Amino acid sequence: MTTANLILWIRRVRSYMDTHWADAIADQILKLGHKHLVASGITPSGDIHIGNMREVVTADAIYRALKDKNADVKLIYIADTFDPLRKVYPFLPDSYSEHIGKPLFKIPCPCGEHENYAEHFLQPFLQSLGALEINAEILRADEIYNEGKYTQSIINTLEQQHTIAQILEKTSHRKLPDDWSPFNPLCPRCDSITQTRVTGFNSKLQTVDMTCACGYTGTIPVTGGGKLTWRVDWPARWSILGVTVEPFGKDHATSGGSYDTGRKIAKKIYHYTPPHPIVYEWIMLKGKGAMHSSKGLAISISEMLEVLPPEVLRYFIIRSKPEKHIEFDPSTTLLNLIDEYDRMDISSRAYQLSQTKKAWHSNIPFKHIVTAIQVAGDTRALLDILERSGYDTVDTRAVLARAENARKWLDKYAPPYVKFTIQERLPQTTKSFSTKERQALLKLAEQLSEWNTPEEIHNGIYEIAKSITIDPKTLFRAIYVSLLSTTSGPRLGYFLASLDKDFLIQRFDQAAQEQKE
RNA sequence: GGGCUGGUAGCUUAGUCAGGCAGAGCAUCGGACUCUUAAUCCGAGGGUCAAGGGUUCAAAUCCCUUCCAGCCCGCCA
Repeated sequence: MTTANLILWIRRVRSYMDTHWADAIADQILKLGHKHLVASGITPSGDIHIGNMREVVTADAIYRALKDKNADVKLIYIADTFDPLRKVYPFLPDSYSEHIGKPLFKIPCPCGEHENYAEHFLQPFLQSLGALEINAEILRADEIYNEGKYTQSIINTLEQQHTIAQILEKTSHRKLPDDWSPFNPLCPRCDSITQTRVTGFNSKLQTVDMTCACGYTGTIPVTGGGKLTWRVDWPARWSILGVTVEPFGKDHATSGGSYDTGRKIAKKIYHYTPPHPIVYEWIMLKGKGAMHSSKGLAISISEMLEVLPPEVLRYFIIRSKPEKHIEFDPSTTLLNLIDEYDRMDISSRAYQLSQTKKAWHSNIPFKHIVTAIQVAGDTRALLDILERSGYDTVDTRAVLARAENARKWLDKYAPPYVKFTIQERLPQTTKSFSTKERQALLKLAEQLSEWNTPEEIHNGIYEIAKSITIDPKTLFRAIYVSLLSTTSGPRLGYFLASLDKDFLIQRFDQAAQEQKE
């Protein structure tokens, strides 16, 4: 084999072995160095939804992939608590208009139980991170600023603000106002960071002169006295924390966007090599477009964890390459997602990267549980059904946890076709039953009282079908129609055993009589 | 207006970087399991790779044009 052929052959083999995207990215990153800091971050201005979660899970997948390759790697999550409230979102009372322009950590908690506005949305999210076993170090922007970590960078920034302004104007094709400053002072009187202006600064004393629309004029310390504007804050943060890898939404990725200006500012002003970018696409709500918590069009992570095990939620993100849109529909997508996860080859990389320590691999299809809980009256009955169908229920708590997921899902998101209800009255469609079907149903009504176990019922139905020479299929359908008004349903033996016998006898009797009309 | 990303079977998608017989899973249909349809196993059908053009012995893959979806160029992943 010639060398050229060999190379071709290797390429082909490599393309056949499907490398998971997280490993491919990790390989690229490792070419840049062995030690890495993977950063992620979100502004907690509203419910943190599963769209936001893509950032953190993507970061975590890369973090885990790097770790598996023995890299020296750390994962951080930064909450942008210093960002201002931009408007009164629909979920806020009108009274919050007075807080517009204040940083989130300075605004009171909407429910009154958290330290501030930012924490109100951050706390449930951090709990979800725990459930997803994303062990990121949590940082809050207001703390980083107040601790003085930004101070020297802010001074550098102010000193070189003309250069920065040039980069911004040239790269993002926009004109900055004459009084533009990269620093947004926090007004000591009214807490606004959007109505303030920098009028001067002193590098030695590390102070800034400012005025505010509220009338305040004065000199404040740089440390804790305000924040850098986003497009400057981001590259400053990279250099301060030493970020080498960062996923971000496609909104930042465009040329002239904030990564584009950020990388130039990082190099020129902070002499820092910008982090390796990982651009990810958005999660769309099927038929409704992108998620926005501000528009009430979002599903929060905690809501999702009510109906999905954490490892499946991880898998939901990890199975798709970051640059792909994810169409999401909490009804059908979810139903198939769980089963897909359970069916996965456990040696596949997507599966491994989705794992949590508490994860439980089930051989019980979610669809089956969904059926079972609709039949079962209580927990014991549910476990019986599952055991009878030949499933392993030894890990009772895990089974019940999933049953609880299924119950909530049925309640909130399930499409009608997976739900069934025992019809209170005999369905009209029973009128079209044939004579044989009626005979069979009548016989069933007569014999039902003698049968006690699902097996007996099951076998009994076959016996009846045989004795009347009717196709079992037809009889099954007649029974389902009589009870549910649908042509199929849960496994009959157990299903009938779990229902009230007198009711069944009466119903089948009635269905058999109906022909008279 | 300028730019970024995606468009592959009914659905979710792999393969696009680096051209070499379009591959899965779900769903559907058929069969088997002489106790089952929403349990299990086996099998089948299903594709103008968004459209058109170009380069090439060879294009889903590279180049150009167009269409569709979403996004950025004002701090909403």
